[in-house]
Amino acid sequence: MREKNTRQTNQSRTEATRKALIQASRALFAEKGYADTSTPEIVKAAAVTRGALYHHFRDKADLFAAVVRAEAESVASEIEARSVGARAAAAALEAGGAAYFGAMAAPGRIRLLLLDGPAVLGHAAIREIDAATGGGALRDGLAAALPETTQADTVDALADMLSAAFDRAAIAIAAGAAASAYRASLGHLVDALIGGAKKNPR
Amino acid sequence: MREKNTRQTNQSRTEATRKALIQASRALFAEKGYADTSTPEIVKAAAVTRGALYHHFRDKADLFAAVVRAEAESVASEIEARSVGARAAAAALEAGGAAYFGAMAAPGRIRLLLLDGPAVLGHAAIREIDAATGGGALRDGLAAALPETTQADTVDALADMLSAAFDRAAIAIAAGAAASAYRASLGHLVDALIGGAKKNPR
DNA sequence: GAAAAAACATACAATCTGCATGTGAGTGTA
DNA sequence: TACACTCACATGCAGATTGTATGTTTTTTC
Repeated sequence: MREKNTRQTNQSRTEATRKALIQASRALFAEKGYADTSTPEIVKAAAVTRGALYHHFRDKADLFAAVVRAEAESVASEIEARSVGARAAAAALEAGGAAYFGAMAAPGRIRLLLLDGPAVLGHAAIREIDAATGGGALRDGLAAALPETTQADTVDALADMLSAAFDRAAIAIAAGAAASAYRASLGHLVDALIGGAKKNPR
Repeated sequence: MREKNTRQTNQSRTEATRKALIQASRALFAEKGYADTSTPEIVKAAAVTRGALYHHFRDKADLFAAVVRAEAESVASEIEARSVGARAAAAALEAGGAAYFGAMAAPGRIRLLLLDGPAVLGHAAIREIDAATGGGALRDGLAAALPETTQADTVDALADMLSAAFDRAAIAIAAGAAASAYRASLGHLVDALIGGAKKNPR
C-alpha cells in the first residue's frame, strides 16, 4: 500500500524539490527580504527539510541566486512578449521602456532584482545575470537608434547608464512617485539623446 | 592610583565612544560588507564592549545608518570643495560630476552608499540621507541648466535618474570599466539633455 | 554628599547557518 | 534479477550571532 509518492524518477524528484524551494523562497525573499528570511522558514513553506535545501544549493545565497535568475528571466520574457512590433528605433525604445515598467510593477521584483540582488550577490553577478537574460535588448535598441559612427564602448556605457535610469524610475514609481513625471522625463531624455547624438556623434 | 582615564565629562565619553564605533565599523563594513561584519568584531576593533554599542545604537543597522550618514556627508563636502567655481550651468554640472567620481573613488564608498546602504536601510532612507546632505546640488544644477519653463516634477525626475546614471557609472568604473567611455557618454548625455530641452521644453 | 541618571559591562536566551553523518529510494551492471 | 553504488534526502550538532536583561561604575543633579 503505497498510494502517494508511488514511483519517482530521480530527475523528477530533483525538479520538484528545486521548484518548491525556489517558489517558496521567492515569496519570502520578496516579502521580507533576504536577511530576514531564514532557511527553516523557507523549508517549512516548501514542505521540505533543510537537508534537501543544502543538497541542492551550496548555501542560502546560492538559492537566492537561483531565485534572482528565474525572476530576471521572467522579466525578460514579459518584456519581449509585450514589446513586439515597434519598428522605428526610438519607438522601440519607448515600447521597451513601458514594458519594463510594467514588468517591474510585479510585487517583490524591485526588492529582489534591485535591492537585495546587488547587495547579496554583488554587482558583477547581477550584471552577468542581466546580460544572460534580457540585458542586451536595451543596448541593441540604443545602438540601432544612435548613428553608426558611435563607438561601441560609448554605446555600452550609454546603455548601462540608461538602464540605471530605468531602474531608478521603477524604484521611484514603486515608492509612490508620479509615474507620469518619470515617463515624460525618460522620453525627454531618450529623445534628446538620440537627437543630440545625430548632430554631434563621438 | 588612576592615572589613565582621569576624569571625563559624560558628553566627551559619549562622543569618544560613538566616534570609535563609527570609525571602526566603517572600516569593517567597507571591507567585508554589512552582513559579514559581526558586532563582536566591531567592538573589538573599537576597543569597546558590546554593551556600549547597544547603549548608543538601537541595533546593528542603526550603527550602520550612522556610518552611512557620515559617509554621505563626507562625499557632499568633498564635492562642494572640489567644484567651486564653474559658473555656467553646463560646466557646473560637468565639474560636479567629475568631483562626484573623484569622491566615490575612495575605497569602500560604493559598497557603503550604493550596495549595502539601500539593501539594509531601504531606498527611502537612503534617499532621505542623500537629500539631507548633497542631494539637492544636482537637482539645482539641472534646474539652472534647463529652461525655466520646465516643470518642477520633471526636473526632479530628471535629476533622480541622472543621479542614478552617475551612480552606475561610478560602479562600473570601480569595477574596472573604462572611465573615459563613461565620462564621455555622460557629457554626451548632459549636453544632449540640455540642448534638446532648450528646443523642446515640456 | 546622597540620590538619580547616564554610560557602560556581563551573562543569557533564542536563533541561525553550514556541516557531518546516517538512511532509504533509484540506477548501472553483470 | 541481485548487487553494488550513487543520489536525494533526513537528522543532529557545533559554532557563531543578535538583542536583551540585569548588574556595576562613573557623572551629574539636588
